[in-house]
Order: sequence, then structure tokens, then C-alpha cells
Amino acid sequence: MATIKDVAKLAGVAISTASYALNNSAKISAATRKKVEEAARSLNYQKNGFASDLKRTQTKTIVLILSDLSGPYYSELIKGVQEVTSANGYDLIACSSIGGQQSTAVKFLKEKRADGVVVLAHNITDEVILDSARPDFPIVVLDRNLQHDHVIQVEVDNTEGARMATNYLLDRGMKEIAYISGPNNSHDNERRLSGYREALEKRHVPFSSRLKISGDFTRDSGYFSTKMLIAQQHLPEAVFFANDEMAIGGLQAFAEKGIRVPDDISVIGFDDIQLSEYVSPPLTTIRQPKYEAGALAVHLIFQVLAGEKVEDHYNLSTELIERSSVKNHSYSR
Amino acid sequence: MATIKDVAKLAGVAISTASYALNNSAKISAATRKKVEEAARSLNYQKNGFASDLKRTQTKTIVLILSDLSGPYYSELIKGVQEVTSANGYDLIACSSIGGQQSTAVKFLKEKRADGVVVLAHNITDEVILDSARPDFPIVVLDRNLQHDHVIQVEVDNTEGARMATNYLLDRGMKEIAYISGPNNSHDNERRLSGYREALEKRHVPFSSRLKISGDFTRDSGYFSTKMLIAQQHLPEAVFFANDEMAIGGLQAFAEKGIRVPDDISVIGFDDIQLSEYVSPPLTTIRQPKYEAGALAVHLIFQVLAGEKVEDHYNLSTELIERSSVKNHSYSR
DNA sequence: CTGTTAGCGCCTTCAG
DNA sequence: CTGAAGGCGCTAACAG
Repeated sequence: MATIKDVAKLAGVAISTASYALNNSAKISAATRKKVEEAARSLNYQKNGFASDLKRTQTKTIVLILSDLSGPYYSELIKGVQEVTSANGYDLIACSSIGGQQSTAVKFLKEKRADGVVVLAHNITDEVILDSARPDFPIVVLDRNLQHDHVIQVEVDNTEGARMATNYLLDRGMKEIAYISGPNNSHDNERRLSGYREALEKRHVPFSSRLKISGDFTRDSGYFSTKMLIAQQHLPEAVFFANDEMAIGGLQAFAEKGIRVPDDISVIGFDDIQLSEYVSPPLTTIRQPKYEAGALAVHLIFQVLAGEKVEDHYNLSTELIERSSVKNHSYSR
Repeated sequence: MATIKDVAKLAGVAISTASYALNNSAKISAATRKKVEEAARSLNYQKNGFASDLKRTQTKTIVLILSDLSGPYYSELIKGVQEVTSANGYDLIACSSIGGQQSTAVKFLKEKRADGVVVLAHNITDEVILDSARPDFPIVVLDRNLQHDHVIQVEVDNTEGARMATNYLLDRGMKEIAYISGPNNSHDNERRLSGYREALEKRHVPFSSRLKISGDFTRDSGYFSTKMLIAQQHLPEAVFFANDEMAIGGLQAFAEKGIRVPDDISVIGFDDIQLSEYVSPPLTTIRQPKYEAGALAVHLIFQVLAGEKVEDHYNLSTELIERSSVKNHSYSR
């Protein structure tokens, strides 16, 4: 690998001159620049990115941490992140947090290999984030509640969304509503559960722990939870799945048992993933403003990078998407 | 940010001692090591990744270049890449090639910011790849044909897949088969088209350019191409979409016009993306061994990193997935 | 406009 | 086992 030294030597100039020329500094004559450029080309010179990062102390990149690169992303969210990042002339790289403390993600966080990071990976511990947060290193978390001076929290209003979902069912006369939950350690799940319980309570419908079944946000867990539900003697009138993936698994379980949705039972999901529109029946669900969340996250990073003050908590609201998985027998109201 | 120097000073040892201690070198006494570790902790020391990369010249990371981080990936492929990478103790990062020559992707390629790279991004030019290829920098391309000593090509057998698709239709007595193509500059598309033409030719079915409509692999283009097809007076018996995304767009166009699939027209896709199973009707398509392709790609990278010799071209075969979008009126054969 | 020079933070011989 | 010193490749004052 040729270094800038070689280029300078070949071009017959000083190293700094070569560096300036290669970095399009204004203070180099066209002739010298050309000479340097030719030397560089002929040596097939490529600068060593690490060396220049080391000097610059600025990477011009922001990293997005995902729990699984191949996972069912919120691709809209990523798009938001991506667009805002590149609109600001920054690079975006994504890395996965698989592997716990040894993961690439943790390395990026701890070693500050980027100018800012957005986290959407439940398997990154709060501790790592807290450890890494520093005044000049903005971290925005999209998936948890974290109080710290230098971490910013962007959250969609899960509680309100769950309340909407539950009320929608309640409004249609259903009272027995099962809740298939996400993993217990999930902040999102916890908020959704409390939205569900609040809505029930407000209408004086008792919460029954028999109707709360634990899943883990995967399609399979939705499938098996639903099987369990079916195995109980008595089917509820509706089921609220804490996310769409599980709802889709649930739909499959119902289909296999010949239970018709929404005629025999209503189902509602949460997230509005792409698939939801295509399953049968199309899933009624709560949409999260995913693009907005991603875009806002990066926006905030740039604001703090620019030395501006920002809030440490943002709340985005959800929307109910009405499709065909909920039976409509609301006659009056 | 505390540096190793600060740690050494606080621990009352030399810098090198601190470095050794922190890197678990054998030649440090337990007592000293403990002292150093404590100093590091109390200073909240984090090593500067760039500086150490600069020295080490090895990054222990491989990068996956995607045309669009939020795009409809082949998540199976990514999973293959991810698993093999982490099984080898390497980090994986993904970056997008949006932005052409200024993209993060190009930077990674040219500046050798990783030990190896796998490319799945049609918008990266061959030239950039060729420029970056070096004996010690394995690049494997999954989406193009590229002859170069230091780039490895893994490819699924698009031609054979397209041939299978076409024959499947032909076998069912259909002769008028439209082909909705991908972008002209796509290598995959080109191979699929030629598989289609070969199959036709072999059965002495004339190729009609009227039946070849240009799309660009997006759902929208499938939708609009199909509209164009419908607008022509006479509907063919079947249409072969060069990928599933377009087929799904096509299905929608047919549905809007009240044209029933497969009763009025048969459709077949290519890729077998996740959605294909869920659309209505479920799409018959050609599955690519995506996980295998991704896993193989990274495998090969590690082989060359280990100094082993590898082929420069690998071909993976496809499989026909029979679902319900093709009418079955094959009586005999 | 160009060359000299001093580090960026870390790792690693090489002597003690 | 430890300390001093050199250097990875590049950038950015600072002088000419």
C-alpha cells in the first residue's frame, strides 16, 4: 500500500503539500495539484482512513445499532435515519448487537467510533449506553426509557396506542380481550400492557391474568401463545397482540383450527409492519410513526453536535389503522 | 477522554505496562494488572479504536454493502453473512451505497476500512470494486459478473432458474408468456431474461418483444408494467415477473381490473421473498438459496484471509416453489 | 504557495 | 517484569 509519503516523493513535493492537494485545499496551485494527483493515481494510492480519523477526531459517521441486521426491521425507520444522515453529509453504518458485550455494537458505542449513535436494540444493556454517554457523543435511544444527561429518548406513545387498540375493541362491544405480551424486559411491551390495562379499568372491565399470555414478539411465540389460548376451554371475544409479528403467528394458529377471524374472534396488532396489509384477513393495527422517529433521532444528534440544546425526551403519537381483523358489531355509539 | 497515558500515570506504571495489562498480555503480574485495571476504571478509560486499528492494520471486521439499508433485503442472505462472520469472531457492519461515489460504501471499499467486503449493491460501479481489489483485501460480489484476480463471484443460477420458471409455464400448456424485466443494467435481470428466451426457443415458441416490458425490480414498476400489459388489447396466458416485488405489484394491478389470477392469467415470480407466501394468491416463484449465498460469501473471505486458494466463481442453484398463482391445466405429462 | 515539524493514541521492540 | 523510544499514516499549525 502506497502512503502519502510515496506520493509526495514521486511528485517531488512535501508531504503536507500532497495532503493539501489531495484534500482539495485552496492553497495549492493547479500545476502542483495535478502533479500530485497523477503521482497518486500511478501509485494507486488510497489514503488510510483510520489514520485520518485519528487526526481529525471526527468521523462524520453516525451508527445505527440494530438488534439483528437481518431482523424484521422497521424499514421506514431506517429510511428516516438514512435520509437525514446523508442530507447532512454524514455516513451511516449499521451494526448488530448480536453477541452481547462482545458485539460490534458495543465496540462502536464504547470506543466512540462514530460521532453519534441511534440505538434500536433491546439486547444492548442500559449500562453500556450509560457508560458510553458523554457530552460530545450524542446517543439517542428508540427502545427504552433512560434518564441521563447525554442520552436522548425518542419514543412512540405506546401507552396511548395500546389504549386506542383496547378502546377500539371495547367500543365494538367486546369485553373479553386477551393480551399476548412481548418479553417482560421490553419497555415497549410494558407500556403497551399498561395502556391495555388502563383502558380496561376506565371502562370497568376487570383485568384477568388468565387472558394475559406471554410471548416474545416473534411470530412463533404468537403462534404458540394462540394455541395455548385456544386450548383453554373458552375463547375470548378478541385478542390484542403486542405486535404484528405475533398477531400474524396468531392468525395462522386460528386458521389451522378453523377459527374464523374476525367472525369467531377479533384480532388487533401493533406496529403496522408491511406484512400486515397482506395477511388474511388484513390486520387492524396501531401504526407507529416510524419514519418520523428515525428522522427525528438523527436530527437531534446533529443538533447536539452543533452545540444546540435539545429536550431529553420526545414522544410521538400513534394511529389506528382499520382493516378487517376486527368484527364490527357496534350498533349504536 | 482519558488516554492510556493517563491510566499509566494514575497506576504509577509505564505506558507499555498499561497497554500490556489492558490487552491481557501474559507478562504482567497480577498485582500490576489489577492496579492498571482499577486506574482505567476510575478514569472511565476507553481505548481509541482508530488509534489501535492504525497500529494493528487489521480491523477484524467485514463489511456488507447494500444498495439501501432500508430496502427489501434478502434477510436470509444477511443472516448467512452475519452468522458466519460472528462465528469467526469478526465484526460485521453494513453500509449503504446510496450516494454513489461519495457513499459510505465506497469509502469503506477504497480506504480498506475492513478486512473483507461483500457487495450486494447494483449501484456500486464495477470500477470502484476493481480499483479496490487487492491480494490482501478479499471482495466478494453477489450481484454481478466481474473478472478479476482478487474479486470472488458468487452467483445464483439465474439462467437456470428462469428456464425452470418458463418451462413450468410451458409444461402447463401456456405459450404466450410475458416477461416483465428488471433494469437493463442489472446482471441478474439479464441472466433471467436469457433463461426465459432459451426455454422458449427450445420449445420453438417464438419470442415476441411485445411481451417484454421493462420494469426496474420495484413493486411500483411491476404495477405499472402490468397496467401497460392490460392496456394492450390481448392478455397473454401468463406473465413471468423478473422478481417477486414486481409480481406483487402486478397482482395488485390485476386485482384492480378484476382479472383473476390464476384463472384468467398465471403469474410466476423470482426470489421467493417473505411476502410472496402471503399475497393473494400465494405466489409461485423461484427460490434463491439466499442464506447459503451469504454464508458462502463470508466463508470465502475467511479462506482467502487465511491464505488459502479459492475459486473465483461459484454458482448456486435455484428451486421452484409451487404455490397458487399458476393455473394447472396440464392434463397429461 | 510550499516545506518543516509536531503530534493524534496506541502498540511493540529493545534494553534494563 | 518494566520503562524508554520509535513509529503507524495523516493533518495542521507555523515558517519560509
